[in-house]
Amino acid sequence: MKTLRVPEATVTRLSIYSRFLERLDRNGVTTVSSGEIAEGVGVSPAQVRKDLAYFGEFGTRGVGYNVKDLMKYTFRILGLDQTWSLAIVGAGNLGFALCTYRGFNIRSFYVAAVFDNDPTKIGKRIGNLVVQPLSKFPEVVKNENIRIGIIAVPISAAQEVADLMVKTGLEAILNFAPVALNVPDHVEIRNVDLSVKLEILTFNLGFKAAQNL
Amino acid sequence: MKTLRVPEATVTRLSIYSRFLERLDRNGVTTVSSGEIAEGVGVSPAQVRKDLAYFGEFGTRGVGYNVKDLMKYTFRILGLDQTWSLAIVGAGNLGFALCTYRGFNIRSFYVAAVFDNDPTKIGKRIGNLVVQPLSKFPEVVKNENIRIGIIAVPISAAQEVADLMVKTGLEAILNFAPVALNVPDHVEIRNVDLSVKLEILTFNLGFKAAQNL
DNA sequence: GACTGTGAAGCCATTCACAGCT
DNA sequence: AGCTGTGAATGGCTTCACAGTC
Repeated sequence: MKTLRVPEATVTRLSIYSRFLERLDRNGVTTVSSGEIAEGVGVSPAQVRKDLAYFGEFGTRGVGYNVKDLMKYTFRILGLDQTWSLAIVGAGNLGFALCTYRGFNIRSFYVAAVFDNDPTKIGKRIGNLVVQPLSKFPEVVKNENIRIGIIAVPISAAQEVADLMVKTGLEAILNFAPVALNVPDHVEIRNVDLSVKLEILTFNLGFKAAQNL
Repeated sequence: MKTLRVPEATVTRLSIYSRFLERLDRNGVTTVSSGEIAEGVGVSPAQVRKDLAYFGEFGTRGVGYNVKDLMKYTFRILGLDQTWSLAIVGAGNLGFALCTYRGFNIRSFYVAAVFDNDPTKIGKRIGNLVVQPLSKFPEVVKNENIRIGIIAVPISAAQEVADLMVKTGLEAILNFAPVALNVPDHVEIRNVDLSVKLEILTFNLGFKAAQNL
């Protein structure tokens, strides 16, 4: 088992495979081939095998993969065999949606706290959470053992929130504000930009039209 | 000007550049170099120049780029010099957040209608929209000139909604359900998976820990 | 016969480095 | 002197193709 650099694209697909495997498992499927996984998630069979090969040999030649086992392996690889407490900063519509997003809640993630600085939002209930003032952030992070923060504030406040997260000792940040944030190298950060993909679509619609001239 | 195949990564970055340029422009900056753009969005200067080179020569040697002009070019390239009407299907928390998401509304996108099949949601107001039954979908799409659909329903309903969108003649789909959807080649589709990036973070946190053994 | 695991080949994107302008 | 535009070099991801195994 070689544990060299794993391409981020591989990790992305692994996350997708794991969700597909969950579905197969729920449907009672016990064995699956790389071709079936490929078909189910829209990549090539060789890609599936290469991706898995970064982490070990999970299949049986001539047979395929055991769904339950492979699912467990992918979960362990992705760190989903434990529960991660999340802190969301920003209790606007996006923050609200994220708090109640089932995709986070069922798959090993647990929103432990929501914060905002807006007095009209502090104290508001979201599910079984109460929006807390940012001043409580360090305390809650410590008590709830939070290692990952989610930024769901407007651009203008994003860097400030990131700084607070770094200072408080968070190890990873998921940023929904459409700006590049500055954080030290030891903090993992990824951006989710809700309009980039939309603009890829409009680019392609325009491009297609141009090619039909 | 060569208009060969443009890598999707280039389009993604173009979208990010364009937002950065908007910000510079609002701050009154008139000229910018590839190095400054690179710094601002977190890529290399050569990357910025290469990306722009796919579409033409926009800069002045020895000087840099005119912010306003480059902003306009990137907008036109991305198809943002027109307004795109969007139809959102799914009026849960995510659909709600998307309806009111400013990132969509200000940058050339306009949510023209929201749909749901749940009788408890139909008729509900979201901003100045009213949730409509799916049966109205074809009619509204036609009347409002909608070309892009957004899927914000649970996995179980996603393919069905995609089929409806295809049948109704939509040209592009942004899918927030974490499944691979089947659509014909002439329909552009992209997925936004809110938990993939989170799982990249947990993967990396686990990986780092493993490397410190 | 079927399917995995993997070196090799192919391909695509990024980086380099410098010529060309201003 | 400074910065763009770009061919060439590099690096890395994906696909191919087949040996290995059940």
